[in-house]
Amino acid sequence: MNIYDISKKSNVSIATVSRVINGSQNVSAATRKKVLKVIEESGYKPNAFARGLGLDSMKTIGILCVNIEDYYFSEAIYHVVKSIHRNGYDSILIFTGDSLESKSKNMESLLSKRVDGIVLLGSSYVESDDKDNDYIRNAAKQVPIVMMNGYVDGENIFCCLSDDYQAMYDVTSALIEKQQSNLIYLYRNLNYSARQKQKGFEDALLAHQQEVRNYIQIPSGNVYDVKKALEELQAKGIPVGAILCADDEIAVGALKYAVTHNLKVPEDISIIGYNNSKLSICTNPEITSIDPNIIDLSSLSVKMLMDSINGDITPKKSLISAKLIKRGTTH
Amino acid sequence: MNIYDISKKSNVSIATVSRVINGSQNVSAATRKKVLKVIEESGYKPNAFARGLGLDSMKTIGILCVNIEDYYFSEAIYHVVKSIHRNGYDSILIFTGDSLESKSKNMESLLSKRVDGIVLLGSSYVESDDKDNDYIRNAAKQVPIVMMNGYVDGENIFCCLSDDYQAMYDVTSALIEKQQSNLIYLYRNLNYSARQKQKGFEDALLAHQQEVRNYIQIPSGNVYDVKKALEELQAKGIPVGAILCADDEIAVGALKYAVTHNLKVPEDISIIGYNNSKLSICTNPEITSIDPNIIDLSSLSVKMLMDSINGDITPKKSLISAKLIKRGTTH
DNA sequence: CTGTTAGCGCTTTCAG
DNA sequence: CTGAAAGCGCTAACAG
Repeated sequence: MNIYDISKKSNVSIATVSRVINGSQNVSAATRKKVLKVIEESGYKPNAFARGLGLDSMKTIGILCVNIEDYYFSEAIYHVVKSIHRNGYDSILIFTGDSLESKSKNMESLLSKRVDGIVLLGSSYVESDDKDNDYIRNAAKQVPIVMMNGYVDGENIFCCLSDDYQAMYDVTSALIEKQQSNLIYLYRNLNYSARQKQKGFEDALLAHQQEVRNYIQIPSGNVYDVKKALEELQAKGIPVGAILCADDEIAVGALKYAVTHNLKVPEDISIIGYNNSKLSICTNPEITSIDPNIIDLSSLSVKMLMDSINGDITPKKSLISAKLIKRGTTH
Repeated sequence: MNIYDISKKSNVSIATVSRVINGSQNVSAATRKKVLKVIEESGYKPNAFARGLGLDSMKTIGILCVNIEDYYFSEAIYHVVKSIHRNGYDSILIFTGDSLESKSKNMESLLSKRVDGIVLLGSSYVESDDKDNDYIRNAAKQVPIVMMNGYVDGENIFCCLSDDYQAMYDVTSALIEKQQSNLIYLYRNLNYSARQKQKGFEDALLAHQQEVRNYIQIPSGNVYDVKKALEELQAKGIPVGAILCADDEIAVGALKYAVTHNLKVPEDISIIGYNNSKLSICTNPEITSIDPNIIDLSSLSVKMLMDSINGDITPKKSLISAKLIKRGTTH
């Protein structure tokens, strides 16, 4: 069942059928009605591939995401996909893992599927050696790319970021100004976002003449590994007054450590998570967390991509500010 | 840059280029090498639309998911998408929301994009009035459909389910046999899965001559709403000895209730979650939860779809058994 | 307002 | 082993 069948059954040319399908104004009401009736009765659906071939677009956006280690990504995917759909596009989702080779290969794959744009979801798409980001710059020669929570400079690359640096700077400063000392920063990996957070933390310490030290990486991000890492710190006799975490799961681990060792929270020790995910309200006390405003971030990212696709002017970089949600693990 | 360009540059016909691209055996080693070299040098990528038009397939699977209210869905999406990718297909992901109209419309949309198969992710794709499932049966006339954690009878529909009934029956029975009484079941909505759980719960009570009552629905599934619901129960003087929950978030709410009211867990009250998500290890004590084995469920679902696409024999229905993960909220 | 026709880029017979 | 040519179903420019 194709456009020729419809054209025969309704005694008009395929061009007219095509016009009806695409809602063109240049069709008389009578003809339109007649054709529509035939289409309806025969249950005809246009072939998307043929249309795609002609228009060189199937109205599809590719989304690359490393994984969903952190629930943050799940939520981001949800909002991004919904937002794309609202714009009349579909989403092809691919999980690439963290290897550069896989990222690059899957980018190619999206390109060969002729997507109309690409979303790089999460900070892990910024390689620390900027040369390694060339695969992004090359891809951007074909379609616009928006990096959600990452920044790479290049033509046709648009970046939408949560202002992690500022959020972390502010929170750290506030803590210090409340006479909190012995702050430490816990992170999972040093992707772009985590580096921004660390820098905010560090700069705040420097600005308040505090010693800068004690970043601890917990690669798994696992609750028990976090606990273990803190116990090792304790064993070394290193005092800990406040723990700032790169995500909520780490914060949960920190709290588990505190509770296990009968430390009073927040009296003996303060804990601050990041992402304001559901995890932060599961614990007792509930965890103070920084909300990166993921819905806005997602919507804006997609908006930037759409603007670029539609040829509207689009900023190279947008920042969304994060805000602190105070709960039981801080004063 | 298309197949004609390559054909010219390498002095062969487009047919030969096509053969090289598709790894056909009917090409001499020398010709293959020559063509491959040109392709390499020119960075040529076949046009997926044109190929799709000819083959009537772009090797794409559509995934419909209601939302990610429960993190369970996030994980399912992750594993399903990865598994599809491993099979050489791409995934188009759409969030439909819970309305029948939207589900049906988006199903149409997938069909018109000529996907090779469809995954219906989650129990919410089973409408309680079976006539409402006709849109699934109709779609299945075009492409195979696999329902992950749902069951609808129909040609070309394959169902892959977690054995929620049995898991709940077993857990409830074990509880009763340990002299636990006053069991209640908390759920978010009565989708297929939640109904199976409820039935397992109910049958176990009946089998042990216990009174069947106290199902409570908390539509939001929200931690605080769960707590409130339990407080209302308490106010009514209804005793609660054990709480079985349809998901972990509800269990977290139940635990929050217990902790707030200084009930000893598990001495005064037992709590069992469902899904064995990260949420279950955030709390103190950590939550005993039923693990639906989501990785296996995802892989098997995709395998069934692939088998069906490839014309291999495929069972109409497969069950994956769940297992109890004991933690601190039960004896 | 409507019809004719030339692509879009690839796969796949069919000949040779 | 290789090439010529006929589609696949649709859009859009052009002619009327």
